[in-house]
Amino acid sequence: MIGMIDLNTVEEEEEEEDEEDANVVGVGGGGVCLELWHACAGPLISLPKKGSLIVYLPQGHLEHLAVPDRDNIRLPLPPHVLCRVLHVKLHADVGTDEVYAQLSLVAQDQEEQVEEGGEGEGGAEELNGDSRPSLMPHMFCKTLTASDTSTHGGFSVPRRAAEDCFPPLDYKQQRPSQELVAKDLHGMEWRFRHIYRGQPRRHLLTTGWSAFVNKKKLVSGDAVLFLRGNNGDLRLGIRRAAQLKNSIPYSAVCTQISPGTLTAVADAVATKSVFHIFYNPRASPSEFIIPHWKFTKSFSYSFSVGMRFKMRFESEDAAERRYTGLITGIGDMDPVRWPGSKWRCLLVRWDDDVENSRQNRVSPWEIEPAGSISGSIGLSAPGSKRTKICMPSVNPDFPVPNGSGCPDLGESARFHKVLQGQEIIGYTSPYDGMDVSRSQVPEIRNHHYPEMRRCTNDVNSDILSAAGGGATVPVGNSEYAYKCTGFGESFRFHKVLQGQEIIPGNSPYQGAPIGSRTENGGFAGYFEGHTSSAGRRGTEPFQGYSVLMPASTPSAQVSSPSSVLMFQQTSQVPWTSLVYESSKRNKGGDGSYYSLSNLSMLSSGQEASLPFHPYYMGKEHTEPRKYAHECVVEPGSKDCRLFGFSLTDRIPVVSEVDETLPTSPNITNMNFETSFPLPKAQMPSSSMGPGCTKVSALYAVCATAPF
Amino acid sequence: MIGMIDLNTVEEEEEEEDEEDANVVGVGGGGVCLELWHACAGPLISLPKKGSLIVYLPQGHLEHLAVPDRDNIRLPLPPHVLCRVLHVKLHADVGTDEVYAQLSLVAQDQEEQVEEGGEGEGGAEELNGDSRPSLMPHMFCKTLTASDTSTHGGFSVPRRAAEDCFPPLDYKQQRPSQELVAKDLHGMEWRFRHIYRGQPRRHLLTTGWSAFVNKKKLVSGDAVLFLRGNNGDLRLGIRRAAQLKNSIPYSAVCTQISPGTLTAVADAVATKSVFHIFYNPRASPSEFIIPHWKFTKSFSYSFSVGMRFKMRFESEDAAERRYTGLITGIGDMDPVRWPGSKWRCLLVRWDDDVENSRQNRVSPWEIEPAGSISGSIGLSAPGSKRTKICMPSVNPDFPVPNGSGCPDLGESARFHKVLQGQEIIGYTSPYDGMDVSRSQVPEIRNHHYPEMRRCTNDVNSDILSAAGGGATVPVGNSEYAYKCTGFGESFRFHKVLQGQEIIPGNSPYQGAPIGSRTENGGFAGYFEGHTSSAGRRGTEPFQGYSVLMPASTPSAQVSSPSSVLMFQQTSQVPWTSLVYESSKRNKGGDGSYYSLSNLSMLSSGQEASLPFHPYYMGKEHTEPRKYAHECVVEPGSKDCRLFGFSLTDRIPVVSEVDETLPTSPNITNMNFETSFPLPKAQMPSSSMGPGCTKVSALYAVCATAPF
DNA sequence: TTGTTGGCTTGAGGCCGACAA
DNA sequence: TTGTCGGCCTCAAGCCAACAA
Repeated sequence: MIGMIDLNTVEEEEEEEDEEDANVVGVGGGGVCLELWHACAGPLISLPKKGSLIVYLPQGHLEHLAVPDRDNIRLPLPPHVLCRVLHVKLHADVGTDEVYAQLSLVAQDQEEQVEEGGEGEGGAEELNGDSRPSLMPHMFCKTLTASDTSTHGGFSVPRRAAEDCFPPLDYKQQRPSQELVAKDLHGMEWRFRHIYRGQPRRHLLTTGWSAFVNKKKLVSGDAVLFLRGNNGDLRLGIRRAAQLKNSIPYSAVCTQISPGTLTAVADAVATKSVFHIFYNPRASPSEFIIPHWKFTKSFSYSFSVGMRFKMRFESEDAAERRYTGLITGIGDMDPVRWPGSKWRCLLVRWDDDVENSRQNRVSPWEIEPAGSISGSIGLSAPGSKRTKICMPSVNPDFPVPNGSGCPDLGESARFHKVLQGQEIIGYTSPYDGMDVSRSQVPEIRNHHYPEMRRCTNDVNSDILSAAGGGATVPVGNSEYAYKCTGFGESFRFHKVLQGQEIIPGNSPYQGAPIGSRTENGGFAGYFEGHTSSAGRRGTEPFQGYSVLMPASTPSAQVSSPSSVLMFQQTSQVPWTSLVYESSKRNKGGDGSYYSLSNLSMLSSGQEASLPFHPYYMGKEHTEPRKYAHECVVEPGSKDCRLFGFSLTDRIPVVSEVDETLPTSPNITNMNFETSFPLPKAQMPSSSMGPGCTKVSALYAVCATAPF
Repeated sequence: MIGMIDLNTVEEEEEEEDEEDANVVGVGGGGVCLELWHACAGPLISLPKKGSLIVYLPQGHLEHLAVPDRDNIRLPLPPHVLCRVLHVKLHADVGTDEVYAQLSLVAQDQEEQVEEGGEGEGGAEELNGDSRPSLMPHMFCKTLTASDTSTHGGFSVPRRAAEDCFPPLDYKQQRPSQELVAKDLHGMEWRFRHIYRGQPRRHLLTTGWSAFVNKKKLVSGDAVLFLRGNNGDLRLGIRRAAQLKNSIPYSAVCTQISPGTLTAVADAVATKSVFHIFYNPRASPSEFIIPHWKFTKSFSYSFSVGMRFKMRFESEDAAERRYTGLITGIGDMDPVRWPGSKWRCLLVRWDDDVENSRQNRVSPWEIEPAGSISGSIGLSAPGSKRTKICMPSVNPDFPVPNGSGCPDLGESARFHKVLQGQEIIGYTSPYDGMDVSRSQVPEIRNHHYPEMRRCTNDVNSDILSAAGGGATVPVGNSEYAYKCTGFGESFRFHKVLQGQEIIPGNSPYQGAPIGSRTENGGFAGYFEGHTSSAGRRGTEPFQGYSVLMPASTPSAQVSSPSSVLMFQQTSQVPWTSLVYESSKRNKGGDGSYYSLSNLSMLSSGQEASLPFHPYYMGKEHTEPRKYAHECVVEPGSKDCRLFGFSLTDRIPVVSEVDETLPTSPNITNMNFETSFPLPKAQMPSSSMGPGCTKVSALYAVCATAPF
């Protein structure tokens, strides 16, 4: 877990008009679909954001590399290298489909950073804070069963998944079937016969499926995910249960065949030129690139021997655990080659490390003092009364210091993993005028940034102040404020226990209106409450948002072993909120807040008749939302509010800077219409727009109180 | 075509006792069999020798790399970097079996080089002149037919190939069959059912074959090669007709994903530290690493505008052609980034470049003045009366300046390609006491260098003086003398038109003596002349050499489309001769020659009844051997002489330094018994022994006069 | 609702000699 | 000598509903 938020340059190649810099060409060629990349990377994966500041630790990098005589390599590099992320390229291994990324970094002078980062930093970060819109209407992820992977048969498609993601079948036929065409990460097309048959009826992929399984070398336990773009295109990705053996993915190759990599890095750092780091988020346990704020924040703790700490951990099943331990020593790990390095400078003893499986050295930024505010929340410590507000991210890299009101969000990220089954990520329906980007900011779309939005001060402060009282970052407290910037997240699938996800939405297919599938007698009424909600939406003041507040009907099914859950509560769309204080040197000088948020919204198209309360919601959670979630909805509110900001109000526009912008300094002169003063921070010559950032969409996850 | 000779560190993993440094672990792990590597690389492939001096041209390397913004990269590197080859590692792509190599280089000061190279250089080179013994008893290479690759059937094994390489079958049975186990480059075992059936009978591989074809993704036109080690182990390799699409081999990856490579190189050059270059000899057309002698030699020509030149060329079918052209300009190709670079500094116009397919810029070392001695020989210019002597290599990197008597040998390398069919590489039979290494130098075998040999002054000068009068390198002419060193070749398969090769030898299998296979009435007498030859051998004075001089019976079959030829004339084993002058500062100070030679010998086990004269041997070639061949045999001589050196004499011993020697300076103190004074050259701290070198074996190719 | 299983069909895989180049 | 073909056999692939969880 590297815990960063991801926003990237990669565009869907077929859908993007302006492609100059947009497409990331994988090693094998062919653009990698951003959304698919993230879907495949999984909910835990994040990347540093383009333009953000990170600290690069060559010592950690070296540990990560499979260099021949690693332990004898001495590099003319400091242990901590402050860098700016110039570019993030997404790749997918041609052989294994494993996703990985290439980071282009350039070293920054610490002084520069202080100047720029101290004040301009926040601005620059925000300017770059682009969470990709990534309207991800329909997607599901299913872990393959033995039957799915056997040569004996095809792929059993969960009913809801088929209905959400696949074009509707003509159920009047005896055996409705159609051909599906889905593209994988490399743009390769796979064709499947989709048939609806059997007694009881079920959706199956038959012809073509085994070819896919064979070619991709899928085994039981791997997961496939289907993803339908807004234009109806099907995408197809895989998430392997484990790294494929006998096949060295490129990302691994990157770490193996370049013994000169670090030498090149040293040179590049010395000359302030660009260097490249390959990063396999799924495979790499070592966190040798960390957000700068995180690095500096770790200094705010005064770790001492004997101090107790806690640390989030990723277990093998990708579930997160939190471990505690005792600091038993502090000192350089390698005083000869890396004197003064903070890399794993803390010697620790774990409280419960029976198997001795964990490292006995950690880096300061990996841990927190055990006394830190953000106590365990969610399942592990459900008793906390603190209102959970957001750095609305799945990501644990947004810790907030004591009392700042910004909780650590690691918990929220994996919160839903306690559920068995796939995630369902509700979100707005593309019809009903939900597409805010198209309906509200036409002038910006001319810049090829169809989902670009603006934030206003008012709106942001509104959001912040309403976030349960804890979200307010004090004016002028730039230290913490900008910590929440720099790493963004375009969208994020929340992994539940079995790693299954469904992002439902209203089906755009005309032939199969949601809630009207009564064939076989099993579907009537399923969407009753929902359709009414959807029906309301058009007339309600929820411009651009579809809000579904299902009835809170607990159900035993929540704990069912089914690998796909159908409950609203598991629906979530990750989102990003960038809260920062404008630079004090900002000409605006008002020190007000800007917030860029992806607000997760519930999907329409959900069965309102299904139970609603999530498994993990004990009654102690039904009120001020102690569990971390993507957003905070005012309990009892009649409409879904985020941080108290009514979704019925006009949505603030967050400008989106597309990565397709040419990498030239004059981009900072681009004038997007904004309703708040832009910080005039110095921009590195990368493609970042001023005061604008991408957001995936404005989502709101309303998982609790009915209204 | 990089044209170097290859001798390497890699050992057969199962057969080598001392493995410490020996095994080259491919990226995917597992040692790569040296012999198999070379067999797969094909006859045209060569590599710089460990310990030798090369000139590295980063400009050319950059051209070769698929680096993002290659044309904007500026490197703090001189255009020509003198380097010593510290190590050569052989690799094979896990996915494609493509062979490639990793060179470990360290920059050398030019002054150092002058000092060391001027005198010690030659010595050091020789010391390191190790052509791997690589007794390659039985091997064949067959281009796959449509039938071979169809799912319908198995693999049709050429009869001779099966008899040479596979254990004999019990032909008394109705359908003799057995299971063959062969290991590929990665050590993976493949099992095949080998059956002898059909009417007429033929050898087939059935069960297991299609699995191999599928796994290796073989198609018609690719070639497979089987290779039987002396211990009877079967090895199995492939040579693809073209690079496998959709699959980026590591070597290509190496050139693609390491944009920092050259930066690392620059750093390493500056700090005199080791850097690594990946080199795919089959794929790389650019010659950015060239032998130092070749580089310096190019300065001996004074190229000028208007000058005519000739250049060897590799066409797509791997056949060599020689083109001529006119120098139309001289100047830096990139005066901004690479001022003074010799890389492609000559602007040329080709005489016959209709398709404009060739570069209009060449590097000086790629061409020769058209007036140079070594005129076109072989088919293209058969009229030359000059006696072809050797730098006995297949390799074109051993040109010899005008009048030195050392002809260019490129022609000889590809000479046999005019034949359609597989090569047959005759060589000594392991019985009949042919194994010189075992019979003659037991004291050296104690050092784990079973085939180590020594050369004496006498022998070498003998060889040289007898080489048709042109091979003698003047004493003291170190400039040219040491040019012939530094690049060695362990063994080399000569590609004929279809790239097929057979290296026959007497079968060691007891059950199936050659010449006695009369089953089905089709075999009796086939080996008549041959068995007698073989029978003679044991009593003849050819100690350690099996020499077969078949009758010179021209045959129409030579031009048959059969993909496997059975003629002695195509039999050749490449060999290496290292001729150098000992340093003038040598304490021995005698300025005498040392020569390390692999002498190709004809195989026994050939059908003497088959026609003998190769297709390309017109009568104008039947006498003083104008066509280049691996060696020169005195015409009409009763025994096979190389350069007039009688093979019946005691063979000089060339010390072999195994690569398994630890890379420590004190290796220079190892005292091998030698019969000539060792030059006390300074040795770089690489694993080279003094005055010793590896030789593959002592081969003699006697392709002409019967005796 | 969906995972697994047995029944059934189909066609690719694969072994064979015939035939011919 | 060996490439290709037709004949023939076998078995895995793959489609289906039944059944059960």
